[in-house]
Amino acid sequence: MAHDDRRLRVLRAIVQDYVSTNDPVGSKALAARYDLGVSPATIRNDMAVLEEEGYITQPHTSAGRVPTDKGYRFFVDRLSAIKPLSAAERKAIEKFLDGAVDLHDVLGRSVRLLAQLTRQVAVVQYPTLSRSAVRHLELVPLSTSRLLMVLITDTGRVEQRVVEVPVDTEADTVAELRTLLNTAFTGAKLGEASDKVGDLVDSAAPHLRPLVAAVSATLLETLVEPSEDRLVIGGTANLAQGSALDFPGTFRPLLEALEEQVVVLRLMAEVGPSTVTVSIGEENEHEALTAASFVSVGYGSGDQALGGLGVVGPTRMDYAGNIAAVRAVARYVGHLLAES
Amino acid sequence: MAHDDRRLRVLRAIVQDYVSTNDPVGSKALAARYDLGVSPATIRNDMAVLEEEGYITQPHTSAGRVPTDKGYRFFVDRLSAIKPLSAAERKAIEKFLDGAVDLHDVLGRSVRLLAQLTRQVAVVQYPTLSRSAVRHLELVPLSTSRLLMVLITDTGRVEQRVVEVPVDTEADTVAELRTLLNTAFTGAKLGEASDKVGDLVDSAAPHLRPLVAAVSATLLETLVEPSEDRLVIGGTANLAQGSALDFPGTFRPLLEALEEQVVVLRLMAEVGPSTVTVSIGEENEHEALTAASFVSVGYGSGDQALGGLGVVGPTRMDYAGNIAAVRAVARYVGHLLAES
DNA sequence: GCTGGCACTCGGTCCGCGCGAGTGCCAGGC
DNA sequence: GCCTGGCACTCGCGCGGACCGAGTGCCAGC
Repeated sequence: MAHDDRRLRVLRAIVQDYVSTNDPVGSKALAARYDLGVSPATIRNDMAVLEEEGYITQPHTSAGRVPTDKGYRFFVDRLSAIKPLSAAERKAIEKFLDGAVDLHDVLGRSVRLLAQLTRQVAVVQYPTLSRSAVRHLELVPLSTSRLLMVLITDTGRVEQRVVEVPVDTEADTVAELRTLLNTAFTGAKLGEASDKVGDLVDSAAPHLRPLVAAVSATLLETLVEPSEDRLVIGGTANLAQGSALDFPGTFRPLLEALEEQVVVLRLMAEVGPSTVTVSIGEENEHEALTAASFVSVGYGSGDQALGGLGVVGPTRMDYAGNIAAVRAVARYVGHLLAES
Repeated sequence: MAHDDRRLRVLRAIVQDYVSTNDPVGSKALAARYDLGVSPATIRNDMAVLEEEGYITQPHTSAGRVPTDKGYRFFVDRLSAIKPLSAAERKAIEKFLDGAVDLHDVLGRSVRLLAQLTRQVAVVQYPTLSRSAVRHLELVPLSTSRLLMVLITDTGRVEQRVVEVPVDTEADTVAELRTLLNTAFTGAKLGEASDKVGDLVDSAAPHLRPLVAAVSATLLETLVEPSEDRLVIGGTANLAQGSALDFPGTFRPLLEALEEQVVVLRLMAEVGPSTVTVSIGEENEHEALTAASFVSVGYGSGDQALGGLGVVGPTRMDYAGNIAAVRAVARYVGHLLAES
């Protein structure tokens, strides 16, 4: 019906207006600013229906309407066209990310870029170790009974661990061990490394066995440790602006949750590449995020995302713009990682 | 004179009271809470003098007094005994930092620990590259014309760079190169590496020269890049509590300055090991920090600090406690790095 | 089914006032 | 000479009431 169609347009207008002005929006302002073709009175009727259906709400009796989480959800689901970034923005992305010198640098720049583009808090996850492949495994003797194991992945991550080896070890043995391990692991996905370990130990020369076992054990530990997934956060200053209005009380819990990382990592765990996920307000399980929205996407060229990135902000955010920015940055990061 | 002595005690009491209550402190409260042995009227006279000398000020006519930056400075300079941490706190530090698995982990834990102990924003600097020594230099061929150089330092930092080599290179040559570079650089301070490069190139076998030059150049670049010094920040949530009173307007600029890192790094550049530096309010050059104080110290066992760490908070902070915490954590971090 | 009109609601803001904490000063006492 | 108690004064803060205006819901008319 033309009826329903107009109501959708009203909802959309309410969201847009509220997002840009941060004031509850009334029927009159709506009629004036958006070309809805009907009078304020009609809009009021539509708004009454929208409110009954739970898409909008009034902060108090004599105020305008504000979208609910459900309203934002509806709005986001009907976002027909993602507005593409402007040429200037594309240029900015390129300029910002080119010249990055290593993984740390790429992700650091990405997070700053994303924070700047969206004016929200940006989060970028390091490529998940278990989905990365071994590029090289280096062993540096620290003493006769301790080795430094350095793992270098094809995504550019470098992890180091000290391995206590059960027997005294000489330089030649270390070299043998290094060759053996690299032959076995180079090119292999870390997620599948555990399968190889058993055979590798069995087939190794006897004098190497305990060493292979020790190093392999450390390698596998690395994959389950909390440091497996790391996070870079930036633009937290963006929380401290209009936010007194956006977040109830202070935004302290939100900052705490972000620093905690676990919460965000859990959200990230679900993202797939190329499909942007939007999680709105109460949809977030963690309490500190119930007033926030999270826009995220995976990056990486394959079918499985290497990691995720996204932005966190008030539910009252520019979803279209943020989705576009997040997607663009993810694509670019994916390219950069594939190159190196 | 007994006169001056009492005034000092009055100032000290004002600082302590204001720090703990966050209310301008009046003569009566002072007389009641601190055993100064004189009546409020006398204290009023002392306060008038202290105000004239610029150590304290009144927010408005009929309010109590608040310490000025100068007052805090005086207070800090006369901090006779740094109160040692409680046994429980020492235990907590140990428990928190032990079990750290690599440098990233050590610093991440330190920053969380420091933020928790002081309830301020904590910053920890990665060990400066140029003051670290080479533990190992690894080269991984990416293609015949590109090498991945991985630098591992004795402080646990790992840096990686892609080196474009001028000539096609085979595995044997890379091995030769690796041996050569490690023989030359292992154990050397990176700050002194540039001295060695010239000789090294000259003395190398002809077919290795361009390679040595290329890798060395990249190595030296690593030392001047902005990534030379890195920073971990934590506890920003601590800004968002009583802080509406502590920072004029919002603390947005402060958060921005912290994320910018440069400002903090400049402050850190001056710290020496074992001497805690306190920078109060207007003493900080950067505008965003003029309402904040910065307590910092270098860590590292030698005479030159490997890096710095500290806390940032409102000028109204517990200087004695924060100095103690910062010092204790720095000492512990120093030990941990020396061990590995 | 849309529109203009109208009465009503209610949060935000402004104003005026009283309270009380805190001060400076002064005269008197150890 | 320095400390003390007393006293008059100042001024920010909090409270309550009144006003204002944006916005609503409803209704009669087109």
